[in-house]
Amino acid sequence: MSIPVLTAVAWPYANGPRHIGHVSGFGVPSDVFSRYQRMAGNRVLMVSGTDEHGTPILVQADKEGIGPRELADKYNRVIAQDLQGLGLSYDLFTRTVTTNHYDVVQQMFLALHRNGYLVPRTTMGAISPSTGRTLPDRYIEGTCPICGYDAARGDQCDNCGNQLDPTDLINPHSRINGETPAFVESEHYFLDLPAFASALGDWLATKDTWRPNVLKFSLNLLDNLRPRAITRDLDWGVPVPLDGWRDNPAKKIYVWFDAVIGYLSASVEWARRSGDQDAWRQWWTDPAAESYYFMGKDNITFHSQIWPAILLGHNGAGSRGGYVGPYGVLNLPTEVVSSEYLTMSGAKFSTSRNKVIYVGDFLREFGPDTLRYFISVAGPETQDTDFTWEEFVRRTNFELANEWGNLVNRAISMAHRNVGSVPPPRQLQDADQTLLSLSARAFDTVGGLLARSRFKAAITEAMRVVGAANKYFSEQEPWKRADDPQRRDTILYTALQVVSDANTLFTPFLPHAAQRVHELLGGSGVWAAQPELREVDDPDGSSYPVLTGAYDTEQASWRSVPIEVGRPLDKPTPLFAKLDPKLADTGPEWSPIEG
RNA sequence: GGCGGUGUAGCUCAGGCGGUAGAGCAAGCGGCUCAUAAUCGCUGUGUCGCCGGUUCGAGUCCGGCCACCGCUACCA
Repeated sequence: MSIPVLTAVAWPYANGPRHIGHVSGFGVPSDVFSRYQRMAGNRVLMVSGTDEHGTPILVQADKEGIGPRELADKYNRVIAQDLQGLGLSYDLFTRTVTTNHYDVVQQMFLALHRNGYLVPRTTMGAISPSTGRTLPDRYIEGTCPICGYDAARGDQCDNCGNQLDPTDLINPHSRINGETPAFVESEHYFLDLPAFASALGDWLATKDTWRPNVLKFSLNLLDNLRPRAITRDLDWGVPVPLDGWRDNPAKKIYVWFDAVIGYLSASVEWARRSGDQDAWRQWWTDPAAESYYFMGKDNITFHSQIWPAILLGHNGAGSRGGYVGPYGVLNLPTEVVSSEYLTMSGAKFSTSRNKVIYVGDFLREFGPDTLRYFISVAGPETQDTDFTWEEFVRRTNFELANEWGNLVNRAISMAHRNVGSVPPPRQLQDADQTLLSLSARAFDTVGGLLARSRFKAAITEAMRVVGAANKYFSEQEPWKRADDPQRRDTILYTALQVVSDANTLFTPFLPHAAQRVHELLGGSGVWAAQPELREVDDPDGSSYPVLTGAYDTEQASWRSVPIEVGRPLDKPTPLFAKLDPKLADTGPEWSPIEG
């Protein structure tokens, strides 16, 4: 039974390169999940892109002395390359500055507006006098009127913890350029979230399989729903598609409203590029389709509240009713899969304090699968977890290289030297059958865990097969069977079959290594497909890179495949290089361990 | 302030529905030598943050407290 599975991956923000904490939240988990679903025979559509609007882009662009579009172009490319290097198998990784995205966002805005879920309001807000742009509260700094702390932010004082209004601050000034903000009245559109409270509650009530922390957090949000502004006084963003607003250079749609719509717009773009304009619909309007959204915990609000509200508004399914919008009745998320945070030596990653490990630096030195393994086995799945170089070295050297890499090596090199090919089995003994059935059963165990996004438990279960196989070697001692080649060959056959099974089990986690093991076992062709970076054109005349891939060409499927007796085996080379143990103490030179 | 999370062996962490605590690493001893000096077996340790409650019995449920982390909606 093949079902359509939408893997919706949070959109990395393009104001700089992404660090390994970012990809531990949205990246690796979503790819492991998607690869498993494809192997299990489901039709996967995995989409995302860079999120390129909003104030932080403008701030960074000013800092680098370039325009926002140039900045977005620059980091879109950097991020796309990093994600490709990690082997994240997007069907389409695009961006939010495309003509298509603008169009879909405006269609959604109009559908909600038509149904009465967008209401105009006049608010008092801070702007930068020199640029006319909205100045978010957090960019305003001043003296706290309560405790006198001189670096209080506009929304909260970090010293005394009190919530503030930026107008309360004594001597307020912009953190961006130091100027005094102006407080002016401005008209904005608000998303009428209270109109969706009942529908959101009904929807969440069915979600008893979500991670408990995510569900609880989401349910709590319902108690405090207020209309939320979805436009801004900015000159960078998607234009508001209404008369009197459309051509106003100072009013744009709020970046969060536009970013979450990216899941839909990227699906539409993918369909157009695939040659079938309507192909996206099977993941969005088929009630049997499932959709899984992957992100870090700071994103839960936008995926369990705002995005479902937008979908409901488009469907005319809030308390005001309304018409079904132009895209048809769109599915709400099946599950919001949120990760916690990866910390670095006990503290949050911080670009400003240089406490950061960028994906690009990491990949250049260590390659993708060691990071994928670490995040899968020790990542922040249900609680914050710590990245340390010591732990990374230990996981890589002892678990990946010694246990798994060495198992592959010892099995294949023994078969190579003694037989030169996959030997035929003779009479299987109990020990052989026990091991074979252990690895065969692991497909159900590991697959079940993967389907529920229990990645740590899943890879630990897969690792158990490796442990059992190493133990089998010690007990069966094939190297002592020179006098009984038939028994020796049966042991080697059994070991090779289990190596093949374990490799299949590891494929979603370690796709690059899996391809190599496939070849070491004498296989050819694509075992695990990788994303490719392709330059495409936009109707506006610009071009940009996208990630996409021919994942239907891969051979890996989620079952034990009998190995082919007689297939020639070459002398293997190690699967994983061991890291210098000194790294555990010092870190790499580009991310030294302090003290 | 509000909301959420975390606090379990030296370290990193597992422990749906309550029954006198588990895994890996690190340490010690032994086996094996096919394999990236890889691997296999054996050996310990814990007031399960603190206080109280419910129960025949509580890391596991309830109340309170402490510590740390995150979020708090114009920060994506």
